[in-house]
Amino acid sequence: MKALTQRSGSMDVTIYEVAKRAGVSIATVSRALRGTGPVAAKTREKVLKAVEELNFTPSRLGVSLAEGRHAANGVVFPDLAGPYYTEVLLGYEEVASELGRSVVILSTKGRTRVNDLIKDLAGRVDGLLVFGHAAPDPLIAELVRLGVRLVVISRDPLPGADTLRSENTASARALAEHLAGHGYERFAFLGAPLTSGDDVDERWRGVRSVLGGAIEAVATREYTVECGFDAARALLKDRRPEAIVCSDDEVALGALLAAEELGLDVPGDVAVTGWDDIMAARHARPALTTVRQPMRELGARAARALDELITGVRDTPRHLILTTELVVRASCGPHPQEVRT
Amino acid sequence: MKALTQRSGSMDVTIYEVAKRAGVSIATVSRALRGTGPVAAKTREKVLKAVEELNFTPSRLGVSLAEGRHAANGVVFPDLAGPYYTEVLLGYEEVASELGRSVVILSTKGRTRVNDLIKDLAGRVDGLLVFGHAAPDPLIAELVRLGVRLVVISRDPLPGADTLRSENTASARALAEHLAGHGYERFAFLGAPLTSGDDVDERWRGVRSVLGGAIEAVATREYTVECGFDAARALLKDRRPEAIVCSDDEVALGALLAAEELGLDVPGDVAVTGWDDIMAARHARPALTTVRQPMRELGARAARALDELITGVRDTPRHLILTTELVVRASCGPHPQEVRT
DNA sequence: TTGTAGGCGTTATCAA
DNA sequence: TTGATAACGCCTACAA
Repeated sequence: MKALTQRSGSMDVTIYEVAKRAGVSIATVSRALRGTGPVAAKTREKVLKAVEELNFTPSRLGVSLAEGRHAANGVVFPDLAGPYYTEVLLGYEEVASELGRSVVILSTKGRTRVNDLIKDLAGRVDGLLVFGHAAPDPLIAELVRLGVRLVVISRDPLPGADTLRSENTASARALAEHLAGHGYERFAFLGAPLTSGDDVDERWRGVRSVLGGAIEAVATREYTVECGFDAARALLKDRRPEAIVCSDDEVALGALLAAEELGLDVPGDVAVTGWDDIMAARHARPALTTVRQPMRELGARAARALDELITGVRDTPRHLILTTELVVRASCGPHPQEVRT
Repeated sequence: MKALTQRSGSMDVTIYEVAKRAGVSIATVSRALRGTGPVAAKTREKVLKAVEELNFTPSRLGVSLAEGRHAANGVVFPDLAGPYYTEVLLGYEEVASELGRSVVILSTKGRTRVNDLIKDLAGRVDGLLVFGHAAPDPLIAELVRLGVRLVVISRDPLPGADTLRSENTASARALAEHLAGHGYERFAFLGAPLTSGDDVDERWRGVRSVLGGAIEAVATREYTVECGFDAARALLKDRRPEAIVCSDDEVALGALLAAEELGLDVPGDVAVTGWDDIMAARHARPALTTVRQPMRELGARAARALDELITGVRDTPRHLILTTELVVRASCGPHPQEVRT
């Protein structure tokens, strides 16, 4: 039974009314509208006229049910806060829309029954883009088992799904070597990995592989400005490293604030670096040395990969890694031979 | 006909298979699952067991078609870039999810056939949240006429839809008076309104009502860092106002960059203010004086308002205005008697 | 307490 | 070139 208080959007007129008005059958209306079969020119005219007069739009629900597809994708992320997820989502939405798919979003942070939410989402789309942290591994495995088309972003490859990430290890080494070139000898990695196998974990491993025992891991509760601030303040009060390598730009911004509060000069008293190259990184003072990752492209690629999986153009999972770029700015110290952005 | 290459997510098993396995009718399965009618304890057990074994999840499409509702809302924004839309969206999604509604997003910037995209979206949701700039007025009117539940954000009231915005005029006056208190006499408003009746327009009017002829309007192509930078550079080269009031924080960040490039000190040579209080505003140097608007709450309220419209709890449009807060930081000049954030 | 059957709005097959 | 009609997957009034 249809609840009249909850009509589905603008749709009230059905294909039957159009058919009646045009004096044809619903099959003919459907054909005329989709161009999916022969329709006499004259008949088509009548149909289009009726459609126009009644302001008919085929019900998405009806179409989807009949076609067996939603023409929609889902995106699952931990939190939309912060520029990283936004940028990726933006790149994703643009391509998805171009491919004729709507984008349904779901944020999991602070939610109870995350698994149910994600499964529900899976039921209303043709495929899912999941950010590494947003869904627990067992759930991912279950989704794979259920045959959900899946692209997972920012984590190490897993069976049955596409994965997609930016390069981390090599960039982390490059960053570490750059800092070592400044002559620093006592480092801290602020925002120690909270999960193994994710982006931050790779960054940490890369940095450590170069700096070895000279760098210590300092955890933050989350990768946010606030948490970065708290942890950095405690760290700087207790033992001041010469350089703080942060898990990402937001944590680094927190570190800058902490240094300021303690009256420390960056990079004079302590160098700070970030990761991602978000907008605020360029505007911070000192501007943040960071590693730029192609966030929008990450999203765009994810959309295309998911499309391939859904349309069946490809059925073997693929694991892609996009390249990044070291962006040297003021926060890591004077370094005349490098180009500044 | 169902296209097997495009199964809808994880759903393959139907209520019929569950019914057969449990040895009952589909009606009983439905009742047992939704608790919508009497079911013997023993029967329920059998059903739940079958559901478990088959890993059954009711098809969203089937449910929606039968219920006559999508259990989803749409959000239309010009562009997800920049923190403003993100924050609002975040607040919106949280509440929508709490209310059991999915969120389908649509970005219109740079898209052709925007009207078609929006209408299509309207067809797959129970109601729409639209940001002021994202949809042309005639389309809004048409949606209202079609009976689409609508909440429009950041624009002046219009008939047939809820509108929701932050307070602009009074805050703009307060900001203008604050700046006048600094003793400045030659002002520019960077990011002149591109549309009438939107947030920026209100800000401009508010500021001008205090400063009168002392402030000139300077247009930017868009409200972005890049455009703010370009316009500010031209402005500062040509005739240097004592204070630049910007349409929003991003434009203001661009102005800061322009001043830096020209070797001008902010606020020594020129004062700069923004609007919104995005994250980067606090981290910029000098930190931006701005007007904070409750972006997340804006989204949260929009979600509740739309829910009321959809469920029919309320059917007369309502127009809400949320309060804002002047945030004085360093970029407007030394001002000892104010509290800094 | 349970089952039958009609309806939700399309698409597409098949016969005319 | 067109029209009946069977899916698609679920919900629920009504009868049993």
